[in-house]
Amino acid sequence: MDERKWLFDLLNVEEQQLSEKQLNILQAAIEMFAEKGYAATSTSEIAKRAGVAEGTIFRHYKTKKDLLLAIVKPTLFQSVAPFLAKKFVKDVFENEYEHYEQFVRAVFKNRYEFVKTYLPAIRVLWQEMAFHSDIKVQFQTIFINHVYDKFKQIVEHFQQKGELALLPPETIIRLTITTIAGFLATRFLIMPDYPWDDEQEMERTIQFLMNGLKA
Amino acid sequence: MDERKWLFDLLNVEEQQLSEKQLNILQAAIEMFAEKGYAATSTSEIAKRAGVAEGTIFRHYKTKKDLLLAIVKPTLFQSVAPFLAKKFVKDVFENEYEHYEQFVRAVFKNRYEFVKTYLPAIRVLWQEMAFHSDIKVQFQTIFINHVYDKFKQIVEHFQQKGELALLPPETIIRLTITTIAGFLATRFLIMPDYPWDDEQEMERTIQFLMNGLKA
Amino acid sequence: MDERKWLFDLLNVEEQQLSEKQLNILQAAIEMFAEKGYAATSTSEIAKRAGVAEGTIFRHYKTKKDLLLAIVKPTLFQSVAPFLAKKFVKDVFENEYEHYEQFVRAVFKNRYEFVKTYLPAIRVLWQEMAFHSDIKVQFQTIFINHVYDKFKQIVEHFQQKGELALLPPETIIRLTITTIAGFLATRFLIMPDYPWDDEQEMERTIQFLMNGLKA
Amino acid sequence: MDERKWLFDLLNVEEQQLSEKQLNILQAAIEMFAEKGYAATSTSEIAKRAGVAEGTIFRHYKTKKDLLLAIVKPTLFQSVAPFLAKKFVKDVFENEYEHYEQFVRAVFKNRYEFVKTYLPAIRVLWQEMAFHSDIKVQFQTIFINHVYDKFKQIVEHFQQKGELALLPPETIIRLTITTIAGFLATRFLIMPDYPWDDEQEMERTIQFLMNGLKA
DNA sequence: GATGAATGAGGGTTCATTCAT
DNA sequence: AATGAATGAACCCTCATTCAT
Repeated sequence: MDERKWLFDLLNVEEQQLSEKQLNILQAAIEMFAEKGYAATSTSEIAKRAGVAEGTIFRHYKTKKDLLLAIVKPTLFQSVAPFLAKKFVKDVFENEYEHYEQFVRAVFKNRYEFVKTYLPAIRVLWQEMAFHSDIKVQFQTIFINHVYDKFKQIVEHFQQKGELALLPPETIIRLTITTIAGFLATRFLIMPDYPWDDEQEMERTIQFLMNGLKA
Repeated sequence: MDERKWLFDLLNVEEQQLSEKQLNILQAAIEMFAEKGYAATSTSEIAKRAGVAEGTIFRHYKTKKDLLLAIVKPTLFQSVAPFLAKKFVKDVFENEYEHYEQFVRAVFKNRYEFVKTYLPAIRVLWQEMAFHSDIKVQFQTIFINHVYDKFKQIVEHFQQKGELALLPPETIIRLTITTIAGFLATRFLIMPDYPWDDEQEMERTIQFLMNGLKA
Repeated sequence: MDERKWLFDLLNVEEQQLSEKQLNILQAAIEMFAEKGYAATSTSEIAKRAGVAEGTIFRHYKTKKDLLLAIVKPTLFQSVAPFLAKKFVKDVFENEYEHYEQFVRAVFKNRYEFVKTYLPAIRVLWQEMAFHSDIKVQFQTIFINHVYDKFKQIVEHFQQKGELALLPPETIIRLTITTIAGFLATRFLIMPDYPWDDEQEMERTIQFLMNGLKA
Repeated sequence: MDERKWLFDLLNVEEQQLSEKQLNILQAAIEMFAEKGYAATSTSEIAKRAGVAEGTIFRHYKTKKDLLLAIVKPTLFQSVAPFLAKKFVKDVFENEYEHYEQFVRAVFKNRYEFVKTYLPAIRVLWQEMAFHSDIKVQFQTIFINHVYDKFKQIVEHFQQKGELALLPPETIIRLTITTIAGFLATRFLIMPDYPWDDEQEMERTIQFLMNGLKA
């Protein structure tokens, strides 16, 4: 139960009123979807791994797709969570972060922990986004509405302070995100078995990013 | 037929002796695997789109998995093609590329064309790599044997010339690749509909990379 | 509740001690069995329409089949009710009905009201009789024991009075019943939407029947 | 094969190009649908009785409902076949049938043979018509377009000749059909085990009908 | 008495693969 | 070489029924 804290957090269990069996189902589904993919995982396998009858899955999730969405939606939400906090931008402007680097550090560290904690669910989200256009659309909508605009304000703020190169904000956002995501993808998906020194490699990545973007 | 030049190139048709029907099958499979994923695509759908009988697929490819590999292997091969040329490193050392930037420019442009040309096949490779460990292993093997070593020599060469920061070569390689790949992924997979000015954005990306990595 | 008088009558509620929920269940079951058939109706649908929990049905009726029988048996019983009254034959002989026509009129009118009132339950009975041999056997048993014998006495009575053709009583019974049932089936099942003038059409049907059967 | 002549006729095999396996499937389906009803019959049972794999059914009939329609449509067609012949009405008017009785005799005999031959398929049609409104609609459409109008002409023809009572033609049609159908239903569905003398009972039925309808 | 979560057998249907033609 | 009918295992999902609450 304790080891399942991540699941509780991801799904916001207190609000959602999830039964033990439902948690078993979700955990089993996340693991198997991450490993084999949604389409290649059968509901009977999920039931077996979750220790419930196959019918039980369908009592809680009308269809297999619903089960996928029950995983993907909270993950999508958590993926952009830092940007959803109301005071997020205000924090930046009111000198919570004096420099873009501090902001980047905070985001990087936060997303590093996020990926480390929820890796399987994140794999499911990214893998299935390629195949289910409804998920892709949701992701894009959320990104544009809740992340992009705020990120842009922040970038322009630091450009005015003369800290960042006068590239189009879109470009700076893209380079920032792909640099961070590039590390996380390499670290957790592509070469998880490499003997990483996370602290140091993140430090180098940040240095690279700041040098690359400086005015 | 003319429009299928990319398929010919990808598969190296002259060597392989592929019949018209085989090409139809491969093209249909690439398109459908890219869109819906391998597991969610049925052989009968492929047959229908290729305009052949269901049995014909299995005359050429013993199993559905074999058909996937017939797509994935050449794509994997082409993915690292520039590094497979024997004289590749020699070219760098013998002043084909006087600066790391020139090398990066060449690689970037080349891979940009590659992705643009073979996008569906590349999507299949990357999507399915997550689900088929045999493909992932092959990819890693080829990368380590044919790309990483040569890349490392090149990086060290330019570090000795004082052009590049004295970071571990692995880190420089990673940052170089994820910066290029980050652009290509954003450009072709995540936001293909955004009104990109490719030339300019690639230029900015290179400037960013070189600033980030300079000594 | 008032509108449900028919259900009360059909089921003989006073004797049976049926709770509100049981009545809801029976009504829902009758309606759905009539519309979609017993086999195509699920107990969960019945529960939903009846406004009770799925388990509640099985507290009152051990199996789905038992629920069907709880509908079919009273309907079967009411179907032949007039003939079950002890003094039924005596009424005929003691000049309650001076002519066969009067008897037929009484039966016709009575069965017309019966079908009109209990149509859904009657549909269930007839539709399911085709699939459940136990129901069919019960019907035949009741018909032979309680209807056929009495009907025969009556027919022979009027044959002796010279009112009816000297056909075998079975034949007269059959023609009488199929003529009446033919009207009711056309009227209520096959063409319920036709603009019927019931009075007139029943009058014509009786004239036809009496002409056809007269000595 | 020889014993299956009825199936060939019903389905118009020569035109339809039905394989041996398809015939097995259709025969098995007709028998089981007639006995247990469409909804209560599983495709696996049909496959077993037909001696084919379950998948084979779905190769020929996309859904179970399609299989039902493949049975119901030809049966519906054959049900009204006599009335579909182009020269049918002409035959009546040009003294093929001098009296309504001759016409009735011809129809009766013809339909008697029809029911006797195709009984199971007819049971399927009538039983399922109650549950599938699409089938009911088709039946009504065909009846109105191809049977009712012609029947009405014939009835009016004999009314003008003074042979038939001056009832509304609809009523005469209804009484004619329910009298014939009443016999056939009693004979083949309700009491098939009774020791019928078909010739004689049909003769009595016709006498009854003609007496009932005469002017 | 009433509930509704849980069950697992069985439902209709799809699938990759085989093989006679 | 190519076909497409045939297969039966496996798919997702529904069902009647049970039972702890």
